[in-house]
Amino acid sequence: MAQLSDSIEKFIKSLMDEGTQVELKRNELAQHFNCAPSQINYVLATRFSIHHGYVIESRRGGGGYVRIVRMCQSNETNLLSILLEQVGDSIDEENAVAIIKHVLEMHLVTTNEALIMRSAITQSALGLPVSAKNMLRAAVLSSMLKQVFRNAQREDKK
Amino acid sequence: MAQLSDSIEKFIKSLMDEGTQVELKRNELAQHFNCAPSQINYVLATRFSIHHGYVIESRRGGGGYVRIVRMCQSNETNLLSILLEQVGDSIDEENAVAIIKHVLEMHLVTTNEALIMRSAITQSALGLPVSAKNMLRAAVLSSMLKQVFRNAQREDKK
DNA sequence: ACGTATAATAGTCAAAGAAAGTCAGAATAG
DNA sequence: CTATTCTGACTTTCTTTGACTATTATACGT
Repeated sequence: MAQLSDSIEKFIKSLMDEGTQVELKRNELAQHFNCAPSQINYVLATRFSIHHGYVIESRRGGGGYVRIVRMCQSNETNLLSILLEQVGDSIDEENAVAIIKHVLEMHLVTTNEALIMRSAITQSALGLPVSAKNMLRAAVLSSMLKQVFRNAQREDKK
Repeated sequence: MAQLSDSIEKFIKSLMDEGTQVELKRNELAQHFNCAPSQINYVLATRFSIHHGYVIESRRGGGGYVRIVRMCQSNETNLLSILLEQVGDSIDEENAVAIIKHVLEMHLVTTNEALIMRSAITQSALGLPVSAKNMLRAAVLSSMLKQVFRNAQREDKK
């Protein structure tokens, strides 16, 4: 049940807690979870990607490490342009979901709003006989993100 | 003998009991009833469809699951199917906006949520063929409506 | 000091494994 | 006979592992 990848994800997030970054040994962590070291890379790739709002730094060799840094944006206008750039004019579902998760974790949207956004870009929502699904998704997601940030500014003004 | 499908349906409903959702392993359940796993899909499709007021979420691969979420009571289920019918598989922007306004006025969504939904289905949220646009809009709106009504249920429980 | 071998790390990728989904057609209830 | 129910073969998606590669630090011989 408790999927290995999920546990590792939770573990890393708990390590990070309120801090903005955490450093760890890939092999130690793998040992702790009794799994192949490359499993850690899988978790990082699928749960701590740039789209999720994280950056990974690492170093090999003796005293090597993996550092996971949660990006914290200076200002929201900036974040918006970064996100829009990430969306581009074509994006697959996985990365789109990651971005939505990201704005959720940054409390720019509520859980409900995130769910609605997610439902709008789901495979099934775009699953009609249209070939360029990723392009449509990018367009829809961009549009929603702009809306979200428009709201965010209003919130700020309060 | 009571149909297999009926037994499975009852079993799932008993699992759900007072709760609003239940999570299960497709294969385990199939094993329990000594039937083909795809039988479960059949039951879900014929007894737990959106028209019955349920939403299915699932995940494949290791640690996969099937989650069955009961949305809203008859009143709202009814409204949802009416709205979905209005949406159909093609809808223009004006009518889509009207529907969103409607759910807003019924306090099924917040102002923010309505704005996000609107941003997802505007003209600008798409740059290509107009006819296909209406179809896409219908698909996206339907998907979001289903999400909204699922939330409605959660809110109710609180 | 200097370069080189060795050990200690981390990364990549493809293949195996573990679920769940789909769909056409067989079986069966009414 | 017809509509519903079941099944099985095949597909898709997600996870886990292992073998191989790449990089860095340290120890060692000169």
